[in-house]
Amino acid sequence: MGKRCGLALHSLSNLFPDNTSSSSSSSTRLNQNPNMFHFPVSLPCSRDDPHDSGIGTSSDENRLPVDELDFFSAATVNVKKENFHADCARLDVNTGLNLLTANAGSDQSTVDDGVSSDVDDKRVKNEVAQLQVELKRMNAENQKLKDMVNDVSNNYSALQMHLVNLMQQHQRHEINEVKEQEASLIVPRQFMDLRPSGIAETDHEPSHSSSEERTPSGSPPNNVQVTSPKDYLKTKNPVSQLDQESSSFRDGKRIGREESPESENLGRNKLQKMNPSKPIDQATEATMRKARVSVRARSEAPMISDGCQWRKYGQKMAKGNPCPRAYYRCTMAVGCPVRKQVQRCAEDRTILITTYEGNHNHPLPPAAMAMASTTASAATMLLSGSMHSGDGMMNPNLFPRTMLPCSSMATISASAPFPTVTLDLTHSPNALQFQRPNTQFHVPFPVVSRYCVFFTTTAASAIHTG
DNA sequence: CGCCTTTGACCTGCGC
DNA sequence: GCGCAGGTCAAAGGCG
Ligand SMILES: [Zn+2]
Repeated sequence: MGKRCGLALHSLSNLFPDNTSSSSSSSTRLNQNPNMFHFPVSLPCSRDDPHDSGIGTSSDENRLPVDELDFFSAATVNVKKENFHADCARLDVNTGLNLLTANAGSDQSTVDDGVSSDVDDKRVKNEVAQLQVELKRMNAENQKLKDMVNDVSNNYSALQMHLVNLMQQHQRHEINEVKEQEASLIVPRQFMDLRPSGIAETDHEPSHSSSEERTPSGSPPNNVQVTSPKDYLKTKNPVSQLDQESSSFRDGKRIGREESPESENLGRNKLQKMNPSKPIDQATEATMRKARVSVRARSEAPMISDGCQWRKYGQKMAKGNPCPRAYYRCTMAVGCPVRKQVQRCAEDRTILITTYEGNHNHPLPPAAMAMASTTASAATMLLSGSMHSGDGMMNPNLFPRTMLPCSSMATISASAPFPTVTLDLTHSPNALQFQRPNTQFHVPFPVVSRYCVFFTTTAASAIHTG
């Protein structure tokens, strides 16, 4: 209990360095808690750590609303400040809270020289008891506040997800207009959804990516929203609207490999046959699923925790790299299509390369918003770049220009079978941490600045957890 | 008991 | 057609 309170005071002293007596002990413990150092980056470290410091990092990370740092940090700071002042007003004894029993007892005994040691002991015990009661009460308050912050965080994350999706839809609308014009020129050259047909597909438009997850081979190609009868029968779990937009997953079971609708997610990533007669937004979404975001970060941990829950489903030795590549899929929701690959860099084993693919089809905890937003934004941007360049390749000039202010290195690989954005966070992570609040409140409507925001938050998240 | 990891087998696309 | 490489599945076992 004393630990909790002490840590709470640390966070306060960290925020309000005008603390008087407890400052020394605060500073010492500050070093013991590495998370506190990250406070400017991730609010919930200070919010939850006083409670969860002994629970483990995983639970902490799952709750870290890295993405909405500024929003919540402001709120939480105010709350804690109020508590702090209130406590000071009521209990000036509390300034020595984290020092408590040992110091109090020793001071008393040395000064009074044992004349009334029993009385002093009783008094000390009473004080301790009072402090313990007070601690309990404060813990309860902390818990309440924590719950409140969690609620707000969840609401915020849900809203942000919604916003991201709206933005993507809006952008897709614009893209579709262009695509329709292009498609009108392309359609005569391809018919029907003959998936096995030889593609001879050029690098032209990722929009030719497969959308067969909703229209398996042989299904009528002209339906926008309705799944084919075959697909409908295979679908066991009703998917949300988001899911229908972004997920080709069924129930996680492969029904038939030759027509497995999910296998196109990663397994058929080179299969870019596209039915031009299919709805363009479907093609866009399929393309976005294939867009990858690769994050390079230095980490001794086997995997950076990005706030999501992952389940490992495979591991392979990749050619040219002595380190195995691990495959994970998101398990936060049934049928979430998001997958990631984790592999150490062959040249520098301390660098962890995490590649994300797909968009989550479920609400995310705040800590997961950064990476999820990054993935979604990258997919959108890649698509946008392909549209603007018109040849399926991302315009490489767009991205570096937007990313450099965020002091991370981002590159786009157009030569890969699928568009990939690589974020290199191995150079100046700290700069990212302190730039993030500035970019956090960028007005998101310009696409460029939105990317900057999302990638910056991702960088901070990866650094924090890595 | 449920969830997770491990790991060999399998599938698919691609190059020769 | 064959082999290779990437990706995925699913049974078996471990763990809390
Ligand atoms: Zn997910």
